[in-house]
Amino acid sequence: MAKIDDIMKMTGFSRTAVSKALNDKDDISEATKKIIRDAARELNYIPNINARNLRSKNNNVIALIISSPSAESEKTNTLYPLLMGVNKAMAAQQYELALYIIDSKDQAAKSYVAFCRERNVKGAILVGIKTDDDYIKQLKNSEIPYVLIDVDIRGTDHMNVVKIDDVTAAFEATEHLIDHNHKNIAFINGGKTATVAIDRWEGYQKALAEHGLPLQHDYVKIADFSEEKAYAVTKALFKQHPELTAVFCASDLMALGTMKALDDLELDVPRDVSVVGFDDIPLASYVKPALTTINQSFFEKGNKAADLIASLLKESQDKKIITLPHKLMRRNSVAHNKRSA
Amino acid sequence: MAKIDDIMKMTGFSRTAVSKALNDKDDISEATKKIIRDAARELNYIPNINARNLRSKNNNVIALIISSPSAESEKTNTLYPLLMGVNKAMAAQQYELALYIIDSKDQAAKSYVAFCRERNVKGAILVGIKTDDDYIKQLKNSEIPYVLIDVDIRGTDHMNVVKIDDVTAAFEATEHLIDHNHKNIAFINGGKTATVAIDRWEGYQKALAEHGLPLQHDYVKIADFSEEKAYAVTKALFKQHPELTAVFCASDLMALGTMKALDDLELDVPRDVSVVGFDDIPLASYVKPALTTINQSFFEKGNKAADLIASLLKESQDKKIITLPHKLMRRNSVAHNKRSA
DNA sequence: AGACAATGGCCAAGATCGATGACATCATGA
DNA sequence: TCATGATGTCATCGATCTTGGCCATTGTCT
Repeated sequence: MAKIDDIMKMTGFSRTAVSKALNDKDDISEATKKIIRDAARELNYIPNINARNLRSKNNNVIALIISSPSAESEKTNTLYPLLMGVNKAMAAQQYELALYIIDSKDQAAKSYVAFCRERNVKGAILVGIKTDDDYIKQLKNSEIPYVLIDVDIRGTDHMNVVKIDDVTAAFEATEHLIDHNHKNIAFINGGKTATVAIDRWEGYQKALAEHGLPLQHDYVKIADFSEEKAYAVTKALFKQHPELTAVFCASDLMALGTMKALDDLELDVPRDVSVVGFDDIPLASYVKPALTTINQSFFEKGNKAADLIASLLKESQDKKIITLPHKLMRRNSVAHNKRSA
Repeated sequence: MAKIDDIMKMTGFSRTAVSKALNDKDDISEATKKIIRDAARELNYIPNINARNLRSKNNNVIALIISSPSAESEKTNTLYPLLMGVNKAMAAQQYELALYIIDSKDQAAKSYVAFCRERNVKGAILVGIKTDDDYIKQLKNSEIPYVLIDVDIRGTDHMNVVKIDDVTAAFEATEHLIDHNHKNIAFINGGKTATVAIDRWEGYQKALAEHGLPLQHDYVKIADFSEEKAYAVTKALFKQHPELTAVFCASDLMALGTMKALDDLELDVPRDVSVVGFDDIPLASYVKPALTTINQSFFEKGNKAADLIASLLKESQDKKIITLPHKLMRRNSVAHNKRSA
């Protein structure tokens, strides 16, 4: 394991000269740079990142904190493209990635801030956080710049966020159903605390209101983004409210649960009931009928978040909210409602 | 950012005493340990991992090297559970995870060894490597212990590997079709260089041989683990060989492409043609008909690989090959063949 | 034109980052 | 007196940073 002293001995230059030459500083002549570089190559020199980061606090490590990944994430597969997006941006900008996956059940888990501080993390990207999460407090007190994905904490808008316009997306999804003559539209939401859940709930309400449709609280259920719960909720819902002709689910996975429940109830999708999902996970286009849903790119989310944190580190700037595009994917789970109101 | 000197000044003990107390060494009295720990808490002390790792070479960093993830991986979603498996084992054993994703198209990518050496990585887990990969050479020359996932380089059995028994699994898959009276069974493989492809090809041949079925080289195609290519290959195959009644695909994604092609050819699965896949990705159980396939746990693969590398670091031991279980999932894409041979 | 200061390119020496490890030291009790 | 336990001293890991020295070139002034 060659170190800088070895190549210093070999070339006769000082430690400093070697270091500077290898880092391509401009107060070393090209001639000696070449000598030093050649020696380094010959000795198979690789800098020790610990020593470097210890000395120069300019270490370029950015943390990706993934909070409480549910069992569902194996099926939804949103985190993987997100990770790829982050990784690509980081690699392009010479940042190191420190990955920290927090199992919500693990009480002994180190705090986010401890993780970042002990390895001198310069910035962090947080994903999967909830508005009532304990981490929010830690964040505010920490001096580490961070970017949140999909979280936009109401009231405190002094944060960097990458998200889509969930309100509008949910509005469009609901409106899509209304446009197909549906009047009794159920809404199965993921929760109450996740920002995306709050936003989608708002979009649903807006769409109803704008089209003069009454908001029936009985039509709104929570299924914790779980396929199984959505299945159960849907069954109960349609037994009690056979007048329903459409369901908007705040996630594709829940939509799958809903479709399965409808199938078991011998209600045909889309002939009897129309379904719209959210996320456009790979599964959405493969099931039959193919699920109409809101597409968003998790790769882009990760990528943009990494770019944002990188630019934040280069120059301090105002807090920023990046809104990525979404798109309604019209597939085969929505049909025109022929039932009379 | 409190450092050890701050708590040394605060408590009056020496730097060493503080360090030892915080690391719970046994030559510090409990009384002073308590004093020092309290002070540390009060100062919100967090050790600097760079300094620690620089000084004590006992840094517990294990790298997970993901090589050339294809675009397919977003759909197959095998890498994410694998990562979770690795992460869980690492967290349990107090290892740090350094993630290195190599984009095969990126020529400028640092070498695996450089990545590991510069951050003092103690061991590595490699996934997605091919037998003709350049990394193989790097591996042999490196002193860093490593575990390969799904790779078992023929001839050089001096490696640590975590895998399933792909030969037997493919054998069972093929035999499953034979048991359903299929005699003309196509095999769509992923490639020629991936170990899993080689093994599955062997399993297919074995099953035919054992049941006295001739091996028709025309029935065997390569589709690079790609859904689109499998689609194209299947179309060509069945136009040329209408006598085929079954297809064994070396991956689920290819099986999906095959099923789509059969659909376009107006051949019903499983009535006209039976299909068996491999991997049991989430999609497999959602498509219609649900895909009969070989289940394996990628979470377990990652988990066991991490355990193995950890035990390797604790005590040097002989090279080990861990074979994980697999299971044939009988679903709805296979039916009894009624056509006469 | 010659002298002298000022500038700037190139490199060296030594301090330094924050922790740990080897060894010395200093009380004790046996 | 000699282990033994509890702390302190100092060097050390491998790099970067600060400071400053040397030499050659340029500009300015007499």
